[in-house]
Amino acid sequence: MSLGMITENMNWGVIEEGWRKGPWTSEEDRLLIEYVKLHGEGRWNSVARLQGLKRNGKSCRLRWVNYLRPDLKRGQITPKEESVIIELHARWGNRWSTIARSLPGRTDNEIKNYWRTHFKKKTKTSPTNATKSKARMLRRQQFQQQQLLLHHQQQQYEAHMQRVVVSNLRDESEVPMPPLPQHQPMFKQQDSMASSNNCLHTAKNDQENAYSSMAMINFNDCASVAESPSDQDFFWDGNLWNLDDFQGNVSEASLQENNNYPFMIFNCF
DNA sequence: AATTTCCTCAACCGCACCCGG
DNA sequence: ACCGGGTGCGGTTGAGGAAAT
Repeated sequence: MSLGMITENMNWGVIEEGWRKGPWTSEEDRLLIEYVKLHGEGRWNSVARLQGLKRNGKSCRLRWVNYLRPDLKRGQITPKEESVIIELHARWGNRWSTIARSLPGRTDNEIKNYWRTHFKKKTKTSPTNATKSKARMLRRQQFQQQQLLLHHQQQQYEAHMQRVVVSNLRDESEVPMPPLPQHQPMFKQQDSMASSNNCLHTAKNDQENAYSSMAMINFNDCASVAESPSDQDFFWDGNLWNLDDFQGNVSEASLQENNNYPFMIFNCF
């Protein structure tokens, strides 16, 4: 017996202001499929009027998009899909619909649920929201200060390189090399959208904590990975970081193949 | 075997954006 | 410029089943 049949038998589904809520019955599914066949996707608020379905437009759209669409892929997320999810989450954060576009047949809801189930199990033991937001604010302040410092160091570096070029034109004499700018959490611009936002750390991120910010951590800069309070912790950027916080959020594909700068991309929550 | 805890996922909610009037 | 309807998105909830005790 399907869930649909069970719910029909139990007369499930609350009626509120004329709209039914709760699990869909097979009859409701049939009516919705018929509607899409006749009128196509969209204009979901017309479904009730044209098809006699006591569901509001949002509910109809959701049911179609997440369950009835014929191109949906059923079954377990494959390891390959999982790696794509991890990689794209490292890039996009919680932009589930964006991630879903790269996984044909999978819905944003499905990916969101999968992520929460498999990669967010540790939230119960994580700090309170207040603690987290305070930590985020501190990191943000540090980030801004460091951006200023980075800008300054880069200017110094560029000035130095200009001097090197000029001096090379004259002779091969040594010009002292200033240190490369380091200790900067570099917000990577991955594509046009990230570029348009300048970085992935958006205002929405600040307000809702919805998106994770992305940082590339140079492990050469980690003061003490081994001697830190726990094996999972390390110091970086003046903060104690716990690798548990990044559980599942480290993208192997994001490891940078560079001996001098062994960066890892993390999502910072 | 009974009870509790954990996991999964469909569905809902609130908010933001877009677009036409 | 403003308003309202339609739509899309991300966060959250809660029922049901599975696993653990």
